[in-house]
This record gives sequence, structure tokens and C-alpha cells, in this order.
Amino acid sequence: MNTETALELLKNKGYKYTGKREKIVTMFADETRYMSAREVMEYMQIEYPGLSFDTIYRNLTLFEELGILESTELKGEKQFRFSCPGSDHHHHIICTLCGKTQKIELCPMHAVLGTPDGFTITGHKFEIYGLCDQCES
Amino acid sequence: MNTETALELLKNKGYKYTGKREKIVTMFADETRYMSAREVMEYMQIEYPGLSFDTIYRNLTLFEELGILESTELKGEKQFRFSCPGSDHHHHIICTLCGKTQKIELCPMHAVLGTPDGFTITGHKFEIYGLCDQCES
DNA sequence: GAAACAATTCGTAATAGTTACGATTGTAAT
DNA sequence: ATTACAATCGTAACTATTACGAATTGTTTC
Repeated sequence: MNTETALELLKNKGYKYTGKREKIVTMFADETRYMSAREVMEYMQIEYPGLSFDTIYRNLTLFEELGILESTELKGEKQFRFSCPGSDHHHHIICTLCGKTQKIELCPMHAVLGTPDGFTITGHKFEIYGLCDQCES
Repeated sequence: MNTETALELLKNKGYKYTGKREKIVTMFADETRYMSAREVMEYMQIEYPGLSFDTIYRNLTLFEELGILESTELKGEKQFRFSCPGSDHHHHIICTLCGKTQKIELCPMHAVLGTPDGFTITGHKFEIYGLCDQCES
């Protein structure tokens, strides 16, 4: 995903172009790491002081539906990040302090395909947690 | 984990033996699947109508610390289950409707050990989601 | 088995994250 | 510019969880 594609997606699907949406998108494009709704809120409030929770959550949800953002759940908070370039299936190593990620190409599901017995598989989650070099020092 | 070991653990560590604790433990022993605090609450209220949230959460947290229960986070809710017998490292297939689980012996971390670059790994999560036969039909 | 002490529980309030909604504002198309 | 409707604000509601003083209960010791 990149900024232009994201903003075009919004336009093409009939969603309106607003300064707030542009700012949210460019924010995620600049910091390709997981961020919580609260973090987005605080960052946006610098430029838009009277910003509403509604706006943040509604747009984050919309962006995820459109494939502009991907999300996960960490420490009881939903976390969002700019969709990784290339839409191939992948997983992440995630810094538990700053949200920084590193792509993992390997998907463990290949090794498990023979296993299911009495279950119909609908999804999976594989995440490695750690500290990035900056956060560790 | 089994009921006796769990109740002994409580006793040996100086925690008091109460009917509520016994009931929680046997409940988890009987239904070896993930259950939310709310589910535990509702189940317990049949026998103890005036039961407090505090009691549930405090005990679930304590039991987890003692290794009687293990937990994960699903759909924004903490989920608890009786610790799997044998303390070996493992993962689960989880039914997203009823919480029923199946053990997965394979741990994908073995295949990833060479990968980390710029990260110090502190943990990981690997879960497969699906529907069990009962919930699917 | 009674007293003393501390852990447990109740009742309830507070907190955090998220969702919801009527009224108002803003965007884009004609 | 006018119209139509999406987006936003301001705020309230909701859900899961945590917290705390007061009352109760379990355990220990005599």
C-alpha cells in the first residue's frame, strides 16, 4: 500500500476526500509500524484540536475494510498499521514497546495442514514479540 | 493440571480454601476449553447469586499466576482454560464459537530461529482458529 | 472452641477502550 | 449556488476490567 493508492481507493469507492483522512493516511504511510487508536488520536489532535473519537475509530475501521490498514490486537488494544506492500500472506515480528515490525515470510500453516481433526480451520495468528534495537538500548 | 494438584497448590502457597475457589477450579477441570470471565461469572452465579466481579477476576488472575490456568486474548476478551496436562510448550486450535481446543505439538519458532535481525525476541503467539464439529453442524 | 489475625469477598465505583447517535458541517455534483 | 448526502462533532452509552473500603470468612494458636 502507498499514499496515492490509498487516497485513490477512497475516491473511487465514492468516499469523500477530507483533510483529516489525508492526514491519517500520510501518518500511517510515514510510520510503518503498529499504532493504537489513542496514538492516532493524540497525533491528529495537534493539527485538529477538537477531533472526535468517532472520526478516528470510524476511519480506522473504514481504512481496514478497504485494505489500506491491517490490524491486530495487542495488550487489549487494537493496533493498526499501513498494509504491507505486496498483498502476499505474511506475518510479523513486533516490538512490544514502539510497534515497529519486521516481516516474516514463513507461514507455519504449511506445516500444520495435515493436522486438523474435528475442526474446520477459518484463520490463524502467528506473531513474534520482542524489542527492537532502539527500544532495547 | 488436575483438580487435586490445583487445590494443593493453593493450600501449599498459603492461600485460603474457599468454596468459591473450589467451584471455579472444578468448573475449569470439567470443561477443558477457553472461557471468558463473563462465562465464569454467569456459571458461578447459579450457585452464588451475590457473587462479585472482583472475586472472579482476582481469582482468575491468581490461578493464572499459579499455573492452574492459562489464558489468551480473543475478540477483545481475556479467555481462560485449565492448564494443559504436561507442562511442555504447545499451541492450540481454538473453536471461535465454543472455545473448545485441540493441542498442536508443532511450534513454528523452531523454523524462525535464524531470522531475527534487529530484534530481541521475548515471546510469540501461534493460534489456529476454526469451528469444531459440533459448532459447525 | 474461642480469640486474633489476615485473607477473601461484597458492593460499588472508577477506569480504559470502543461504539453509537442526533445535530451540524463539509464535499462534490449538477 | 443549490441540492444531496457523507463526514464530523459533542457527547453519551456500552463492555471488559480494575480498584477499594467495609464486612465477612478461613486459618492458626492457645
